[in-house]
Amino acid sequence: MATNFPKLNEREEEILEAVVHLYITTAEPVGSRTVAKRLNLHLSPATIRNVMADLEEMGYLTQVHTSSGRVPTDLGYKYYVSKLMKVQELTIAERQKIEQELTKKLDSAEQILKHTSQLLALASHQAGLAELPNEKNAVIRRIDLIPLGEKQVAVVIVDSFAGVHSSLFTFEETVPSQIIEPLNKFLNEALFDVSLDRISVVLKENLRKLFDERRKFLEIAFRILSKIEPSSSHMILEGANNLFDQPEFQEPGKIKSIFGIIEDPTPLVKALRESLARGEKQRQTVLIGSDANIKNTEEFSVVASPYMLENQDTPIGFVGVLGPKRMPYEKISAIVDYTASMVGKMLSRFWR
Amino acid sequence: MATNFPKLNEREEEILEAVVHLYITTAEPVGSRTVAKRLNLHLSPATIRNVMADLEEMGYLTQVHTSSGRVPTDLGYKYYVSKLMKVQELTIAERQKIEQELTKKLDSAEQILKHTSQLLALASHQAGLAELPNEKNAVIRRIDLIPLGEKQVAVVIVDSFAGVHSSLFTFEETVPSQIIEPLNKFLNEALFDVSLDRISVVLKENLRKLFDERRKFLEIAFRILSKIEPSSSHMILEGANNLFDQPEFQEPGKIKSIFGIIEDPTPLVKALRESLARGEKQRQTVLIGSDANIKNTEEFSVVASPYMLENQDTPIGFVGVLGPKRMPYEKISAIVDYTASMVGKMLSRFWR
DNA sequence: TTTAGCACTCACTAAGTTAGAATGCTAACA
DNA sequence: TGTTAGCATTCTAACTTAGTGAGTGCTAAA
Repeated sequence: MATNFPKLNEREEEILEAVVHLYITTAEPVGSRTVAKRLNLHLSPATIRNVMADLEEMGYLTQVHTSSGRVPTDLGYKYYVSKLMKVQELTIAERQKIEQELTKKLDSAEQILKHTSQLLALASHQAGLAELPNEKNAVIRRIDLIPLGEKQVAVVIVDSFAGVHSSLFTFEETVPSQIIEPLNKFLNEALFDVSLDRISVVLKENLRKLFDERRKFLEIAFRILSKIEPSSSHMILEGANNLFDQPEFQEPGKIKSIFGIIEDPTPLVKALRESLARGEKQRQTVLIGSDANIKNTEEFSVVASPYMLENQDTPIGFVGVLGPKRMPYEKISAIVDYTASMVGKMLSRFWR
Repeated sequence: MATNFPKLNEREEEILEAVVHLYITTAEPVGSRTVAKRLNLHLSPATIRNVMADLEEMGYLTQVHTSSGRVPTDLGYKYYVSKLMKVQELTIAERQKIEQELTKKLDSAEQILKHTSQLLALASHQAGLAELPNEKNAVIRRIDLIPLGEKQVAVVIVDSFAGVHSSLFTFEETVPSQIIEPLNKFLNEALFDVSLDRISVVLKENLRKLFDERRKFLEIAFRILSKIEPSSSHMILEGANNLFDQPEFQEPGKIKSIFGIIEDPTPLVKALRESLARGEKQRQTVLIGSDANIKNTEEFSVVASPYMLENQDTPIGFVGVLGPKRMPYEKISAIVDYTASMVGKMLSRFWR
């Protein structure tokens, strides 16, 4: 997407930086006097006014009304995030806090990521989000058919991230009980190390190879497994109530948009995946306002970083922070990056 | 709890009925003129004013301010619900709609109840809620240990409502693989038909009886299973966004209280269980406003009905509708009752 | 190029006004 | 004795008015 930013000289950059920074911390439109005071350049408000007018013309700032201070536009934030801000180093204490929290419970990827999401919310005072390792990267470790009644079978799949997926199926005819055992064995052999999203493809292949009575089993198995909906874009969102404290989310309409995101985070997940894919591999992405082009996210920003297993370079999911556009990016960017790297480390325990 | 209602004569009841009804439909404080028009008694507004003043004195009505119309108090609603309203019959079309929706997918209790919750939200234009059959009533049908690594074991339990519960455990020592098979067999024998909340009790008993090497297995099993937290008050809440349309939930504060309930519905579940237990078995209960004595629910009412398996009379869970106190109880009462009975029927498929 | 000065804009607040809905009370009526 | 018409009263909501202050844009001088 590589936005085409109108060129700025040094002074303009400094003033844009000041306006964004001040607006982020105060939530009030920023006037020329305030900028003059903050900046150590011995410039008068009048001069600053001229520059701000230029910045407005270029699309970086805007006014709430004709004679109010300036507020950054989405473009302004974007310029700030990609060119001006200096990512804040985390203190040792902060790093330790994150490590500590993440090394606590670790029975499955789901637990780790739920924990991560909460941790991010806590550390950022915004909402935390975490995507489970996606189906492409989770492979089958073990598959179990559990006959429940004559016509019912439960399928339990445990994946390489210790994720448990279960589905229940009711057949029209009776499923003979002596089928289960060999079928089970067969499935474990055929599907071991197969990624979740390739189940039906692999099964179809195997179906062709066989002719004997086992084919009958397989057909049943296929019917069972082809119905398993990939647990899909499973995203964990925690701490949304932190957002209520932000002054911009006091209006009913805005609050509802938070609800909208929680209710169906799928479009957001999709947008983030795309944005991450579009950028450099392994690099953090920041979606600002209507960047994502999704309903309800006009007033939000998301900072997200991919995580990957140790010694690998393919991202398998992401973690991030969701908050108002007016968000302390310097800090949050660091938190998200560091947390993502820790998550990768933790998850590596499950691989093999 | 059987509230002690101040006695009302026929006229007072009629007027209370009118006020509650009008307020429910208009959401505006009700004046004497409006009541006079609605009531076919040839009474003047002045007379009605006198009665309304009496009703206020008795605690059934209140005024927003000195010269506004009247609004029902919690007591007023309660009187209306328990004595005045005539539960509305559902039309054949409405019944069919409910039946149709519920006979669609039915692979597990969870699916049914999620569907039910959505259905209730849709039919009532409020939020729907549904409690899963609680652990006391769900018994173990099948239990499976799945070794994942040397030290990891997944436990999958399928209950009599086709609910799948899974947990993952990491041990400090290696779990010998040849233990799994006999242990599995043993657990299935020992725990078959045992309710989920009695797992650890039953295991403890069996632990005493044994001395041979199987005891070693059992000790491991015990360690595994005693850690399984009963999936507890699992309540499904759907359609909360319907509540946003209500005029009373336009203020930020009120919206947050909806959030509060969604975030942690446990106190509400508890209150409903108690209220259902307090009332007659198998009967619907209505919690109005601060009835439940729970934070965040001051502005809400809940209509809930227990469901039970066919030919049984012990409730095993409930379904209900959550909405503003100003809620069309006549209709919703009928919807909830009918839906609960259908849920019972559907769930009976899973029993045995 | 910078800045002081100044007129101007606009939101916000407080105070004041008005209209309307509903009330309580009194006195008359059936 | 219960009912009602009439009326003064109360209170909100909506609208006006005026004043304040933060901030701007423009101009002319440094």
